[in-house]
Amino acid sequence: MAPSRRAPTADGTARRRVTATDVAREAGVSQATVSYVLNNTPGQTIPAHTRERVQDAVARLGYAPHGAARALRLGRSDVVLFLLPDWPIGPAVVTLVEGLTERLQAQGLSLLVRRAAEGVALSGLWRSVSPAAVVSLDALDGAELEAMEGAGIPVVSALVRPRASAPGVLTGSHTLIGATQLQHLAATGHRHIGYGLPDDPRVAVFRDLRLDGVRTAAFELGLAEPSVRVVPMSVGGAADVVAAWRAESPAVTAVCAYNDDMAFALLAGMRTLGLTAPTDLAVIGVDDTPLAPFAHPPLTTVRQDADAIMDFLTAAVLRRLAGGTPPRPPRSEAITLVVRESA
Amino acid sequence: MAPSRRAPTADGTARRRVTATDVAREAGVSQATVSYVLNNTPGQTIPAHTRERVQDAVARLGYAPHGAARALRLGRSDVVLFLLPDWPIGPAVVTLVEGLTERLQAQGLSLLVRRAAEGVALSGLWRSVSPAAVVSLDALDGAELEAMEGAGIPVVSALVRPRASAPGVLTGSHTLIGATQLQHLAATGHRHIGYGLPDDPRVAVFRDLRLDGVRTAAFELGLAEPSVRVVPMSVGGAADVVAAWRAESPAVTAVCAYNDDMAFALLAGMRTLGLTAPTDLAVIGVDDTPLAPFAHPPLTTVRQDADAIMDFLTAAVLRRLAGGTPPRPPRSEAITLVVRESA
DNA sequence: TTGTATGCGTTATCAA
DNA sequence: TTGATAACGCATACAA
Repeated sequence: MAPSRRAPTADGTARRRVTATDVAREAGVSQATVSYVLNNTPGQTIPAHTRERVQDAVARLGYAPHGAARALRLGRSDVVLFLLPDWPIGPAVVTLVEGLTERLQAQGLSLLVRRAAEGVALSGLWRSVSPAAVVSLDALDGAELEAMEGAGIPVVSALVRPRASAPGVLTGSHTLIGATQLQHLAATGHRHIGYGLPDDPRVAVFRDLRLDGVRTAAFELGLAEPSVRVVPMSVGGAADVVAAWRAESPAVTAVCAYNDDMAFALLAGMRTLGLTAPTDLAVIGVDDTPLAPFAHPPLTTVRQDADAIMDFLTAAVLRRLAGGTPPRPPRSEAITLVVRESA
Repeated sequence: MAPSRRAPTADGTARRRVTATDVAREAGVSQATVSYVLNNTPGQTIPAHTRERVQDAVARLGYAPHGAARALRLGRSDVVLFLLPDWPIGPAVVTLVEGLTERLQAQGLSLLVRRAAEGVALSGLWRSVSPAAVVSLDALDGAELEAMEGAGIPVVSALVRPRASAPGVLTGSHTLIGATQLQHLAATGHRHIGYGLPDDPRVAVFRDLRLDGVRTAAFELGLAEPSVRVVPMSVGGAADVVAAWRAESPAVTAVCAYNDDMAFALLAGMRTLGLTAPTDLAVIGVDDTPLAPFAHPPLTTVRQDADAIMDFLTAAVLRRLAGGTPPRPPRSEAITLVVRESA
């Protein structure tokens, strides 16, 4: 009955943790040797015989290194922290998490995702997790970023804000997204175009960026300034906005929705008005949600190639970890227009 | 030029970490005192004067405790590990993550999410993170679970499999979901009912559980065995299945979709056939996706109350952390029928 | 009331 | 080739 600091479990047992010292004793070697074997320490030649004995003992005892101790000693863990902002999390972000998890896992790194809680900053977290690197979807506070880099933690940002074009920062192509939307509508003959603004203040960055792209493209094509309206995420609310657009003179004949979800709302609102896309009003979304092909009519949308982003992010993390400089972000981040029937 | 182990940052700087000892020196007290102040150590009375000096120094130096060192000393971190299985992650899981993050944050705990990569087990992770607790969406390997509990780490499972009704395990109400779907269809006069099976093998557990609920309910109501078909997630594929259901004799007049996404596919398939719900074929989903109200026609579906689940999970974690036994799971986990127009 | 000293489990330096 | 041993940064039992 070995005494223990740990809280007893439900069934009353309370095992002590298996340490490298236990393994050493079991294998009849010193604890240092265990470490050498387990880490393949360069410059240390271990005879096959010893190596085997150690590995047997490890297996027998079910030993696994203590991450905290390792992190304390090494100054970093094998965790990559993925900081998710306050925003609503859509399928695109989920895909990103899935892809990054797999890619980093292949490199022996564990992606741990932390979502920012409403309003609260994640500032302290990195100090307590000692991650090998941090990937952030949002812009980080300048001082915070400096502190992290100062502590030797590479920060890679998949960012979106136009200003920050620092190395290791993927400046999003949201303006390009907006431009692509508008260009498609213009190419299909529309002259008076609306822009549907989201209600949620948390996505203000994207909203502004995308709208900016739309505006600029409209200007370049010699079109009128787009008619901007906030679109509520309800059938009735969306219908009202649609009606308002159509009542303008000249009437709006096509709208860029902030994203596919909004496009769905718009389409639903139109139906209650007896209207159909694209004849009465063309609608184009952003994201290419899995549900987009099932919209009525099937949704025309703009997609951002997730693979390109994930590859860049992974490469950036790896390069920084190896002490190098981050790769250049992909030029235009593979924005593709997916033409279906709604526009 | 202080030497440092750390990799130099991009700009060549390489600061040493600020430790509690640094704070102590700055404040002119001992490191122990710093610790006392920062942790409000019970049984230690610190005069306001000293306390202030320490806190000033902390602020001035920007000190934050080193998580790894803390975890090593305490045996546990303030991280709660949320293990996400291999399955496709939908809006429901996202909501769960958001809710748990906030609730735990309010208790000073950080929820870190780890998605299982394709096929690879997450077995080792807990050993290296030293979490205060683990929340798992999936069933854990028995040995693994025992090891974690043995190490004093409470494991709370939001489970779904019927067998495991152990304490701290939330046995899902998937059969109830299926039953609710069928009961609604029966109540609206349908006698010959279809069940749409998902293609993805990863969701087999839910699939079987929900189908089981449908079957049982059908039996209890004296209806014929439901006609089960795999529904591909494409307009054409879904259309084929719809046609097949209608070609049966007696024809299927209503279907339970595995989830809302599938319901969208089915609805889209029907449209290509010139069919509309619920007249030609009633369709009911599961999840109440944000997009469900925007379906054509608006989707009737079954919703699982996320709040109840999150509350239970949070309570379970906290109770176990306090050394107590987990609360009893909510009896029926608040399944609600959301009637719109598709069924 | 505060300070000293110890150990948590590792890795890495050095001597054997 | 291997084995003592010293940090890593913190919390706490104990001494002052």
